[in-house]
Amino acid sequence: MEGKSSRQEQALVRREQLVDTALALFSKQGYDATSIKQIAAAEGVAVGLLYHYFPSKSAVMRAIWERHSFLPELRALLLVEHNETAERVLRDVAERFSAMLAHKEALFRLMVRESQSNPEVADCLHTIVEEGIKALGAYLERRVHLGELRPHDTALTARTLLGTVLTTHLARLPIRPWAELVAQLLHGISRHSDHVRPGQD
Amino acid sequence: MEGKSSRQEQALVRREQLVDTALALFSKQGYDATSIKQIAAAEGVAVGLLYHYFPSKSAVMRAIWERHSFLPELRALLLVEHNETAERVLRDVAERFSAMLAHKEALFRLMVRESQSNPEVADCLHTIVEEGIKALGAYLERRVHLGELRPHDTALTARTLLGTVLTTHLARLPIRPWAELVAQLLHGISRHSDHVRPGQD
Amino acid sequence: MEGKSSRQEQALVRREQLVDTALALFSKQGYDATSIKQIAAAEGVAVGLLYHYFPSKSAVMRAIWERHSFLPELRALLLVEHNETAERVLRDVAERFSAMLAHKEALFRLMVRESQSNPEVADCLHTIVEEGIKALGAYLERRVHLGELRPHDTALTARTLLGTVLTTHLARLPIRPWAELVAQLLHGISRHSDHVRPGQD
Amino acid sequence: MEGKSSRQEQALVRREQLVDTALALFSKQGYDATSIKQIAAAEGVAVGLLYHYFPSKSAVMRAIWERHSFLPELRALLLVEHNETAERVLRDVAERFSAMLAHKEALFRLMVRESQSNPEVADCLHTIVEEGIKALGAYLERRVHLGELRPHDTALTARTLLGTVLTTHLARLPIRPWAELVAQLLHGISRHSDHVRPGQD
DNA sequence: TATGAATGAGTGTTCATTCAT
DNA sequence: AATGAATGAACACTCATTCAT
Repeated sequence: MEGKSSRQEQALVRREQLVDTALALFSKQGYDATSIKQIAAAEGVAVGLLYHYFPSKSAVMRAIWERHSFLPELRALLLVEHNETAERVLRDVAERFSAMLAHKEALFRLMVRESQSNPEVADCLHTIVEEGIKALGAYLERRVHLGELRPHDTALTARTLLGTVLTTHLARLPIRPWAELVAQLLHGISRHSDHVRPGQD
Repeated sequence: MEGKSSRQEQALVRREQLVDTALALFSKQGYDATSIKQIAAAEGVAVGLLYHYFPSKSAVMRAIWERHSFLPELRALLLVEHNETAERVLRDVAERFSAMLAHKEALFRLMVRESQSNPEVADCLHTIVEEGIKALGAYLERRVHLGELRPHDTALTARTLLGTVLTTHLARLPIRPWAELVAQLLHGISRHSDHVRPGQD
Repeated sequence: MEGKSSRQEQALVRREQLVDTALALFSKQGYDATSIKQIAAAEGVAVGLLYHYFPSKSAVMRAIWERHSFLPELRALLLVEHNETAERVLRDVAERFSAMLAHKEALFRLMVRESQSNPEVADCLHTIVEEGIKALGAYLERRVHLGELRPHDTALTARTLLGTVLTTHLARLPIRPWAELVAQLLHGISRHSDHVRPGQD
Repeated sequence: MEGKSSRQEQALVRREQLVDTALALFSKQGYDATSIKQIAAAEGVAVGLLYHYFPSKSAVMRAIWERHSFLPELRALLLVEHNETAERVLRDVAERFSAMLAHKEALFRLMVRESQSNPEVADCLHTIVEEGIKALGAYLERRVHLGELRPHDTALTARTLLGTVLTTHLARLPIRPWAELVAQLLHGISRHSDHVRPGQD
């Protein structure tokens, strides 16, 4: 089981350390404002070594996306039990999504930042968002069929839940317990919320 | 008697054109990735002329903020009539906020982008968000006292409305009619939304 | 006697002021490190106006030399009464040369500085020095013929006197009463020195 | 066993060559009028390499001072044998000082030039001059106590000797045998001067 | 694996100079 | 006489990248 020599292991470890160091710097200063020299210095190695592990600066960026992709984590997070109540599922998703954003803050900020100019990153972010909305929307659709929820624009609800959590982290607003958000989404804030809503058929 | 010679006027016009050109480029490529040379070339003037109007590259950025500040527009947008119904006011705010983001997309993207590394911009964005939440929250509070809305976390509702609109624009999702979002927020999506909601007192 | 219109007069005055301002700045910072913009700003006028009075930056430098030439002053200073005693003449020359250096310090420093790289200035300085040595040497030669001084290398004595005063100003050493220097020099070249000096015939 | 790889050695050699090249150019044209590009071209290397060895242009200047300091050489030159006669010591000092100025002409001219605007360099030059005067003055003082010389302003004599040599080099005057200067100075300060000098007590 | 010397195009910025007003 | 908008080459300095060791 020890399959790897310590040389190989060490090399892999170093590569991962370089990726992490680069992520931290890119996230704080931006990709353009971070130099290869800075990354090497932060890691305590010579500039040339970076080019031993990565063919270029943009390859370091790509390695970041590969190593720290949002998608698997997000997918796992959205694999909800369709038999659980909406309240529980929505609260769970909100809290886990929030926790993920907090945990991967550097990556998240880097993505938001670079997606404005890098189309590849923009696509990646777009996919993530759409997939999240689709998965959560599909679950909500099922709860509608089961009669727990009214017929409604489920994609919009998913967008509202995920978007609110995301905006909160992006703007560094205080993180409140997400149960309250879920409650508002489920039951509304109108005093007479039971009657037929106008503008919806 | 109009006080300005055509020479002075022309200079002011050129200054404003430079600011706009810089905004467009900064927004598309980012501040760091945009060179002074590019801005000058896009405007069809020599590099040195930029330094005749602005003492440095960062001063161009500052001129952008001064010329295109979000705040006044946002404040005007939040000066709502407190006697109007919540449905109408929320829909109005959502639509006008959405229109503003569409109209000032370049500036908005630049702010989001640079706020990640420029603390000054981050502060500015933070102020805008908090002010928006506060103003909209105050209105909602009043509707609660008037009995139109249930007692609830009004700041959270404001955050949800504005955050959802913002995320939609940020992620370039299709812009739906915002009335549906307002309806969901007001009345919820639960079939039995009339009874007392658990977890809220 | 009013021969000049006030416009012409004013223009001449402004020209002279510009030359003086330039001299002050060149002397303090050096010719290369001083910009046209700085000179204009120090005078409170627009850059273009400098080019109304002078065709180029180097022309400003030339105007300085023309306006503030050392030579006439130095020549006047060396027009000594050959019948006066050496002690009196040498003391007079030393004190007046020292006073001149103090009075025209800015010009003097500029000359020393620029003579290192500008051959024209170097020539000018060279001429001044040689002329000074020649004139003072001629006077000393006469005092030798009159029997007041021993036969000696009068050019060397002149060089010593002028060089010592010059070095003192250049190095910003304290200015002592120059009589003492003259006394020291004098009694080494006086006929009535104690005995025949070795190494001189 | 010699500790240094040829790579390291070569790097050190290159650094020193760059310093020397910079000294030659600075001395001829002045610090401000010499560009980094010129230095690199004169050495036949790329511009960037200069910044591999020095963090800035001014650091190149500092490296020049460190590598070619006058002080040690001047101090060695002033470590005279107090038992030797004044004639011999003064002649020795004058000749060795003159030789030093000839040998380090580039550095000497650079110092004089830049001391006019760079206070750090001015201080350095001032220290050198004062130290020289003090050391030579102390020696003369001793010869006074031994009765070889009359009581006199020894600092002034030192200033005269060093200043005359210095001025000669600065003004590119012909270098004469310094014995003659010493002879002139000496017989003005010898005890066996013919009579009490007026103006000194 | 790891170094750092070396490159040259690029950056933001300053400059002397011109010229329409 | 006086302004300041406009130019474009030059400046000090940084960068991603290469490669001999």
